[in-house]
Amino acid sequence: MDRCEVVGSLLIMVLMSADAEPRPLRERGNLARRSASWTIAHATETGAEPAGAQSIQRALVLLNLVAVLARDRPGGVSLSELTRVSERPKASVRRVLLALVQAGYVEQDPETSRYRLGLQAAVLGELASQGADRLGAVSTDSLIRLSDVSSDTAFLTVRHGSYAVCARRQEGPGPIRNYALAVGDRHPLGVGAGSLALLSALPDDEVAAVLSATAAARAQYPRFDDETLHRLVRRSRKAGYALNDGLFIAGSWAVGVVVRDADDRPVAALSVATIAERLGRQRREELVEVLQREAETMHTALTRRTQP
Amino acid sequence: MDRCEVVGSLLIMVLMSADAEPRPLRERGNLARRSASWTIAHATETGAEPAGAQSIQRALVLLNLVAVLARDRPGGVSLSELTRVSERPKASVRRVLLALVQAGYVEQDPETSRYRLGLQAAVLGELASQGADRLGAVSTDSLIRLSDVSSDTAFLTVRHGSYAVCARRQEGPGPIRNYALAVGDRHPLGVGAGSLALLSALPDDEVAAVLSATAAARAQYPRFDDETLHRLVRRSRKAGYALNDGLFIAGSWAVGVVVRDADDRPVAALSVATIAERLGRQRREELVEVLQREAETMHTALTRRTQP
DNA sequence: GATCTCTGGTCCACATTATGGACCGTTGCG
DNA sequence: CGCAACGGTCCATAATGTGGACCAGAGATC
Repeated sequence: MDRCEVVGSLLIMVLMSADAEPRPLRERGNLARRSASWTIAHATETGAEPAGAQSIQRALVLLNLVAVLARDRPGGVSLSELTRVSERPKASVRRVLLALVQAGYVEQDPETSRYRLGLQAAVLGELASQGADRLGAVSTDSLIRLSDVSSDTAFLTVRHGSYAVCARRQEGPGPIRNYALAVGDRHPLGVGAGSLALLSALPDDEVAAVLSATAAARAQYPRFDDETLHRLVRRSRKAGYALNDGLFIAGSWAVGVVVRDADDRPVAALSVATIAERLGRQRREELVEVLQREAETMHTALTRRTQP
Repeated sequence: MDRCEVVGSLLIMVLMSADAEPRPLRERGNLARRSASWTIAHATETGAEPAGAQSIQRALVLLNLVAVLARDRPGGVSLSELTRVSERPKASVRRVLLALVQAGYVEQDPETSRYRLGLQAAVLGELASQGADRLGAVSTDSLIRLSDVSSDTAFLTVRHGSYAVCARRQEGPGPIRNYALAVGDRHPLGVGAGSLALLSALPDDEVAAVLSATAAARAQYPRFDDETLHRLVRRSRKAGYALNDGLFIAGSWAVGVVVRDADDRPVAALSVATIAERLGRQRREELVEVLQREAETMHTALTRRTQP
């Protein structure tokens, strides 16, 4: 019933919650345990415009929920869990799920009657990362090489407004796994290595704008106050790479560098995460060198693709 | 205004159209030119149950449309084109698009104001192909190897009801490109190499069931009558692989083999497509050998993953 | 420069649409 | 045998999405 314990990673999903107000997180014993309902509450910076398509919003939120929850439960998510987590009546959840199933975005295991992402979701993702200058196609090889040479976990982080989203993740061959960041997780810019690399690449005025935009959301990240972030940005700019030295989760370190698109705008970041012990000065510099090489590879790939 | 000509591939998308009746395709000059509106009309075998979530259905259809159309237009799709193709009032389309944009599944180019798939779509796909025994993760390496050694285009096709959907596609390094099949395209089982491999792997009664289920839809595929398909199935079973010798698009040939999951059920197919000249008996057999090896690799990967 | 037409985008009275509390049948537990 | 939790369904209510009409701007064409 509950090996579902989120392994110590904070699930923070790119969800625009139906309700806007960032509900005051009620700690529940274990500090690392935050229910996915909190995840939902984590609204976007777009101040919840009450556009005229709320059922669609709700449907997509539910789709995201299925995605995130099924990530940690190989068997799929149960209806009751979805209703609990989404905090909506069961009938509504089921109705929406039916629609998603019918469209192929979600599939329901005929035996266990649990829900998980369907074929159409995979197809959509394939199409999303395929087109032209999309990062997906360009990043694959780099991520594989990075995780290979480092034996650690490599990430592709992209910017989304004032936030950074983990878009891809590649496990290395080594035995050490890092569960601090999973695909879909979202944090304010500056929180995490890739995220910090992105923030540091912005001009000063944008940094300030981002910091004020995420000020409220950063209540959840007590270690990342404005001053700390400013300091981190300065350090990253000076060093040419971003270092996450365990501020987010103690002992979980990472280094990241920014990736620029054809117009030299920072659009993504490559990072490698591991445990503190494996990021001594020496190894760190080796890793940064590889990271920068791969970032450059991606940059030229992006440039080449958008030329013609 | 119209370099948008679909390059000669038939777009057939996995869409459950809002309206059910498979509208009588009006040929319009060029025989290979079928407007995407036809694409939509191509309803699923699920006979359009009028479930209580029509706005969601419509939204997802529109999302699919953005995906398919943006595939051929690197810049994105214009609002007017979406309204034309979806055959709904502009206001409605726009309202839904706004919702999709707000949710991050679609993004709008601030300069050209065209729409294309957004970040969330990529994240969703990543999560969809990531989990446990998902084919996405397992197929990547095989597809890359296949396209590498063949210098042609490699495909992963999965079964969806009585249809086959192209789930992934990997271009080879060679100069020859095959546009007969793109990610998201859907054809009745039996039409195409991978699709035929899947069909041939089914027991006789299921083959019969599939054929009768797709009988109506196959009106669009005049070359693939029941008798022909039965013959093709027999040939494929005897040979151990499926051969598409240009029946679908003249000169476009392909070979495919089936991939079985942990329970030995046929769930997908690997195939390589190229031009007729590059599929002589000799080369064909070499390719089949490689295909079978990769299918076996995927099978063991799928088995291993679902054991614990 | 007046006109025509093609964009993308917005408005709002209307009725089609989604909503969710109550309910049912099963399963598993003490 | 109850009790609780599960997946799933029903249907009166009102909230929700709908889409024809409209506006402004950008090229063409004369």
